[in-house]
Amino acid sequence: MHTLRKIFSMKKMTDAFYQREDVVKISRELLGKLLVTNFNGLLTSGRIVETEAYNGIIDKASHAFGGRRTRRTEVMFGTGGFAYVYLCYGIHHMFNIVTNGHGIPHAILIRGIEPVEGKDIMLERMHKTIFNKTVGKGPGNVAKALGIQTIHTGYSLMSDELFIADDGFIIKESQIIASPRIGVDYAGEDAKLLYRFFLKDNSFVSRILKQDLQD
DNA sequence: CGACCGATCGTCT
DNA sequence: GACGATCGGTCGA
Repeated sequence: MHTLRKIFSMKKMTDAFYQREDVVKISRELLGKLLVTNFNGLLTSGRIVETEAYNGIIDKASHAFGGRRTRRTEVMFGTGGFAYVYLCYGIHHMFNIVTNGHGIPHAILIRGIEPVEGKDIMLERMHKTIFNKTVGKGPGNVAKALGIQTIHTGYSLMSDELFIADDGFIIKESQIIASPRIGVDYAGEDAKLLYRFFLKDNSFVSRILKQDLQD
């Protein structure tokens, strides 16, 4: 089958990639990689253009701050390389990648993808007929376009249904902008940390503030 | 443009 | 019972 052959040829990120300890560094490295889903034979993928790092128990913006452990956040305390998906405002499914080793609840929120494969499928999922810049822009739309839902929390990123791949696309350091994270004002000083990364001049990046573009 | 607002529900207190 | 790591639409300048 054409789809399976395609998936088989893709170079998946390994466990070792996810299980490293520097979540901020991994967030930066994810830019330019392909986020791929293949649910029920529907292949969709997008190039990651915006990420945010959540630095575990010492990060006030993280759901795991203070070692807070609940049924929802439990997956973050497991080994890196799995999906953490939660529902936001009762509507939006937020897709995160768990990183670091067992017991250290690091996570990376994918906030923007530039659609690559299966744009027609994405349009159907978003109930749209015409492709535009909102398909893949913002964390809620990333999950929607790729068909990711809370039921996928705990999925291994080594699977053939949900994974990240390196297709050799090169990102230059000069294309990467670091900024404070979005929507985490409640985190006090931690809201100022430059834990958000995105590609300069990419239209699938959400909420670009003028201050983010300064040096 | 920016500010504001309603939608909608699983999760935790 | 309150609320959120959001989104898209509307309204006024």
